[in-house]
Amino acid sequence: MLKTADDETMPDDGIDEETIVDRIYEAIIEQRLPPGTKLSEANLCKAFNVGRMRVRRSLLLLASRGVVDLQNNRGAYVAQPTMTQALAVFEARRTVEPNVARLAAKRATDSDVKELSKHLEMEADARRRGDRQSAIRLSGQFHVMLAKVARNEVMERMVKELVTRTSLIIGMYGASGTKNCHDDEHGEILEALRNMNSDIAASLMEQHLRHIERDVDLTSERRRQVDLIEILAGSANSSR
Amino acid sequence: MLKTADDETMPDDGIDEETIVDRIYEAIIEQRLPPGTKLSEANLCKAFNVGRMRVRRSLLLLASRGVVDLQNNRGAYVAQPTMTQALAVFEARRTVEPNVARLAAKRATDSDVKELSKHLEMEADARRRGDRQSAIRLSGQFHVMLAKVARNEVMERMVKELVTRTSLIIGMYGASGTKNCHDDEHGEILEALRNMNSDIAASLMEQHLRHIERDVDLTSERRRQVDLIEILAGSANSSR
DNA sequence: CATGAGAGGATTGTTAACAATTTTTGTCAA
DNA sequence: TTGACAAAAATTGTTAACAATCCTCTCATG
Repeated sequence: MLKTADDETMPDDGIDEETIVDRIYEAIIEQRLPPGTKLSEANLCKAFNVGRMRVRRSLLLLASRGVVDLQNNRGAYVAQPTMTQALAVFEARRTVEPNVARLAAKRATDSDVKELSKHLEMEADARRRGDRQSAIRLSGQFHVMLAKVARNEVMERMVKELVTRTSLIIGMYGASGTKNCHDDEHGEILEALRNMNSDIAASLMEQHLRHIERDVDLTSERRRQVDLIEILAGSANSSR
Repeated sequence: MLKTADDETMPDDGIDEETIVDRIYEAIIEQRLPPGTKLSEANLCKAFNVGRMRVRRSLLLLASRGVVDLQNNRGAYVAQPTMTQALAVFEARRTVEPNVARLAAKRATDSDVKELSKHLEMEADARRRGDRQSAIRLSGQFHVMLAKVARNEVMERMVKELVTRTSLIIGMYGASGTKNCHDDEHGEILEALRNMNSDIAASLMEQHLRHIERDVDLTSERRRQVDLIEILAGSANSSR
């Protein structure tokens, strides 16, 4: 009988607002919150068992990172990146992350390499199990971990934001499951870190990002304005 | 007698919160708000003639960009970057901005070049006039304008944040006025844009950033905890 | 049958009061 | 004079009520 709430207020109470942001980040990365999803304050309050103020602050933070679209008097929605924004995100990744990989190769300790290696195993395992959500999340997390190994908090936050937005882009444009893999490429990058070969690490990262970008079919504009079309098609003759 | 408030409630009312953020950004860049300055809610409310909520949201946004330090129950302070954070900011700039310059060189239109050119004139003029604050602000703005010319909003926001934080760093560690100049370097970069020479633009930008970095003496830890020392020294025998 | 007006409900934005914490001020004793 | 302690003031954090806006459903009308 330790710490269990007597009657109620148990689900998970008193959550820090940074936790809220991270949870929503994760949900978006795992594509459990597809682009365009409405994030109503009331729902989030119930979900996290938190006052409206915390939710509001969290939404503002998410909006400031371009992950949530905050519309006036209309509420918060998971962002739907335009083609232009998608190109900008990829371009930024190609700018930032190769150098992140280079720095990581220069600064990785043995324990860093070990941790990354363990992470890659988890990643491969999730893929083997067919756990697509974990696979996506872990795959994105690898990039963030590299930034952490690079020992640069500024760039770490950049990468975190960029990875999340990439998930949104894949959710909107990507043929999704086809080849989100490329996990062997993560392995190659890690190998470069092991050998402290920073130039190789950088160029491998650049190739990796180009492959991710290629898998996303930005030219085809299908699947735009998901909400209207899909919702109408889904509930066409279910007028009850 | 134009525009003088009759009684009160006139200064400049009903300000958008994005404006608040930008104004504080500017004040920090111009070093009118030195690192460590307390930003109390009441003061900001009066300054911008705005409700507490707007101020709170603005402070949260500034904190999320690392420009303001939000302490629990103790209020908001202009951030005081540590040496580690300063190194991270410069490293990030060296990562991002050379490529920004490269892309700008590829994408600059004639009107872009014209606008940048006009901007450089203003910059030189401010320096000639000895208007140090404007000079600092315009100098930082040049980097942001390059990102705009590069047509990438993601990187534009990154640069904006990095420029502002650099101002904080210079305010804390820099020998300040010595050689904040380097405006000829801005001119050289613009010249590279004119010639569409993207590689040159990138390498010039990298050199430029290294020069800025060199002017900041991060090794000497002097001038930490500014508030106490300076205030006491300034009002030593003015106890009345 | 389609269309538009309007009432009602739901959701968001804002304000103001209250609670909690910190900082300052004042007092007293060593 | 200095230090500690306590009360008061000021500042921040939170909650709740209110205002404003948007959405939906109904109903009347062409």
